[in-house]
Amino acid sequence: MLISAASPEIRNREKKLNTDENEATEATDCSQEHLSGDESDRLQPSRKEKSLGLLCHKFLARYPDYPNPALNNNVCLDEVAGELNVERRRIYDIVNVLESLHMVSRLAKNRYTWHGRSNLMQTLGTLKTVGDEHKYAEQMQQIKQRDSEKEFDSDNEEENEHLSKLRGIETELGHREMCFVELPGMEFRAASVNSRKDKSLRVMSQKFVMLFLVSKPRVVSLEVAAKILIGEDQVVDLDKSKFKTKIRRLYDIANVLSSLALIRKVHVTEERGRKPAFKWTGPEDFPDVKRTKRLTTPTSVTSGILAPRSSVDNCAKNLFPSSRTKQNFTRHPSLVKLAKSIEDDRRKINSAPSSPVKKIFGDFSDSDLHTSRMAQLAAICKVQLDEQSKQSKRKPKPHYAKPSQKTKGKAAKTTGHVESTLSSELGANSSSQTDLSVQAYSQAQYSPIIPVILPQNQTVAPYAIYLHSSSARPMANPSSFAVRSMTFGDNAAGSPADTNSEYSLHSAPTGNKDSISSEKYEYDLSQKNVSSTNQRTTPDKGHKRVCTETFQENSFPKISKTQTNLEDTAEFNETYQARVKARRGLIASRPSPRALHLDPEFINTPEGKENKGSDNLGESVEKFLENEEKPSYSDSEAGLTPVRTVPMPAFTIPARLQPEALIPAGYLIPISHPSLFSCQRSKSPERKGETTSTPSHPAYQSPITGVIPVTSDFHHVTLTSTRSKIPVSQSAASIASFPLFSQASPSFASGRQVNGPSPGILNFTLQNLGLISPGIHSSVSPGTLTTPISPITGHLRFQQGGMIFVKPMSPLHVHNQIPGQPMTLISLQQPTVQTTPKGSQSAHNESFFHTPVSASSQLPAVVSTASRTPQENVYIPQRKLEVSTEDNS
DNA sequence: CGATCCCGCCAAGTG
DNA sequence: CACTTGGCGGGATCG
Repeated sequence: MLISAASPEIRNREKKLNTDENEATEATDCSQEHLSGDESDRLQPSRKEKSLGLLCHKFLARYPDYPNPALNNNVCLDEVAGELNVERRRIYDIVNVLESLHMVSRLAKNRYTWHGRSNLMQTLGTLKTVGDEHKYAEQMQQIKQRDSEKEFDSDNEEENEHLSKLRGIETELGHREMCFVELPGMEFRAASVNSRKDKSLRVMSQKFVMLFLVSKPRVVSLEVAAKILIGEDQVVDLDKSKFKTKIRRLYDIANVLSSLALIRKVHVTEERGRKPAFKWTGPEDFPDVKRTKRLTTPTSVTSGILAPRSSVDNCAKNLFPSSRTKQNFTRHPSLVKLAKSIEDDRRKINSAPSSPVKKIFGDFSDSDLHTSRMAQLAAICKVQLDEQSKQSKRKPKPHYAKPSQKTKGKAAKTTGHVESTLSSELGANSSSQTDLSVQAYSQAQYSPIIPVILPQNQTVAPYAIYLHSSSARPMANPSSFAVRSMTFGDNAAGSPADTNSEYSLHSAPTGNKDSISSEKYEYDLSQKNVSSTNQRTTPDKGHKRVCTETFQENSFPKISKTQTNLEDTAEFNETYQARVKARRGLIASRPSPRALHLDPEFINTPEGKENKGSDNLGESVEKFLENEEKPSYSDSEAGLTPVRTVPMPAFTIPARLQPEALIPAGYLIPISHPSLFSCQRSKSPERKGETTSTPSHPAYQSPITGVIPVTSDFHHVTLTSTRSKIPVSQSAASIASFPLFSQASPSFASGRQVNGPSPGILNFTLQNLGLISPGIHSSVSPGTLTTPISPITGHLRFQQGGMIFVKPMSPLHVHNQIPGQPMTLISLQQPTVQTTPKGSQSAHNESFFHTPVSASSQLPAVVSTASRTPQENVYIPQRKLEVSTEDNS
């Protein structure tokens, strides 16, 4: 249905994908849609069929979003190019962008390692931080202003001046140009293999993403982006040609990002006219690096020992090249040697057929470590649950109380989702979280809930290995680190922007409206997008939904928040999946130190925050989830999610965790997960999988069902109503789907509970995806869903493109675990699904809320509502930009 | 016609 | 030197 609605383009794409892609085994499910399309056309490969976006989709379809780290996720460029029938050059375009997001890392010459979205959250968090440091937000503003002001006059020069000024600012700050931002764990490749060259595409891509993360209305016009990017590179020449080229590249990047569902094309209408722009549709709740850092860093740094570094710090390492200051991460000459040696090491490692890392990782991963980790998580969860129950569901808000925790805000947004997730997972019992929690508690080990975690994160750990003793020398200049940390800390604490935003989010519903009015950007109401956005607005009563469409350029954080929520919602699906996966992984395989709480950060955290015990736990959990599994959607979870909720009273955390180590060489090598090793040993027999696996099935069932990814395009579906009215939670569909796995489940149970993903989860995932694996036919067929949602239900939502991609999900565990059954998990990407987050529903959380919200039609209504809001202030928009989705055409 | 952006030349890097 | 990367911009397509 949806497809039909979709533009022909989309249809074609779908067809293409289905036909072309081998992996798309599942395509069958989607086939329904195909009908509309004619395959005959294929002959003439229209330009679109060769588009980078499509190619990227194909590429992505080949790999799971959350690969099992234990497996070898090697990507051979030649193979890929061959299989996809494209020139190598094109693959590079894709890989470079993916690499910038740390979705892949280069191993050696023709080889890359696939990480999928495992590190995505972390990467985004880091990029955000870096973006803040570079004051991209301001730069963007300035450019916009300038443009508006001087449009008429001499543009170029003005712009140049502006840029130069901006740069000056940056310079003052001490950092300027930044190089490729690395993540802990993935650092090596950049330096060694690619020597210094990392240039444009990769860096440009990161910067581009940063712009989104930094801007309030998460909309970035190509023009602005190009200007900023150019500005940084070369001050002066704003050549036309250069600009043009930059734009070309941005399109390339945008196509890839779009395929990742992180971005979506829209149009921003200003006075002058419509400008192409892109709107962020990715996660909003990525972990805030700064915070983490702050907590841990100081101490560690001081100590001089490799202190655990926040991912942020680590990431930052390469950021500021050098233009001048060597401070911070810049490489000092003295360090160069070290760096070299490190690189050499890396090379060796890379070159080696089997990188030690992997092996190590693999070894550990499957074994006990995970278990222990899981146990820890469980404990944490329990604690949280307890607290929650105590405090009762009233509200998560308490979290916010703490200013320091930035995450909260995010969490808050997300929370709804999380909760819903949990509830769903929990199962039918959704009735009360408390109950669940209690149960869990009583069981001591865990309730089924936990199962959801996926293994992926482990990847990170392995990397840690890289630090060789040799490489891991004492930091040459601790001072530099210290400085760095300080900086971050300041930012974290002081950055008004962040704070404000957070606050705004929580506190001020009122503000939203204002912001809206003020917003320069407006979505076209006509556009469905807008509507979708609006709808998504948080269910919370407290906050009214503001019209999302209007974006403000800067000033109003609240707005952003609102949007964020909405957007988040959209992303929700992805996130959701990711979480699920992540959880599964945790439970199953990955022992993350943090989970164990070994991680110093965690430890610290609780102490510092003690006050809020529960909250702390939540945070820790969140962090744990986030950090470990990059995709942290968890944020919200703070207490909400049952999973987390289940707190374990006293979990002792082994002290062993090791913090990440920094390498002086100019590269910080974060050893974020080193603890793993140590932790491994600690296997906590306690919870082993049994718990996990079995009981809960029922619980699992539901989860997502309710959530149906709706394509942004199709917003019209009225989810809103759904969410409130319909208890989606247990939509029939979900149930139906459930059975599929149930079969499998036994095996899981018997096998290592740990590793095996719970069937429920799987179902859940599938459902989310809207696809059921081929092998397993999903009961989930659209028809099944009786709920009003049905339209959506079709849920095969495809992203904008309307394409459905089936991906193999981390097969590892599954395969391994259940030999008898060759199961392949397939995940579909649902880029843009929008769901309504409902933190408010907390009461019901258990039930489910994932309602996808979308409804273009509703928009208008929503908008009006927003406007009405009492609080609203009327702003006179200085500028108005309308953002419209192009899709609608 | 402007927005997109594919194609592939060819230089820089690497082994 | 051959091969891998990937900057870059002409110019074809799309809308």
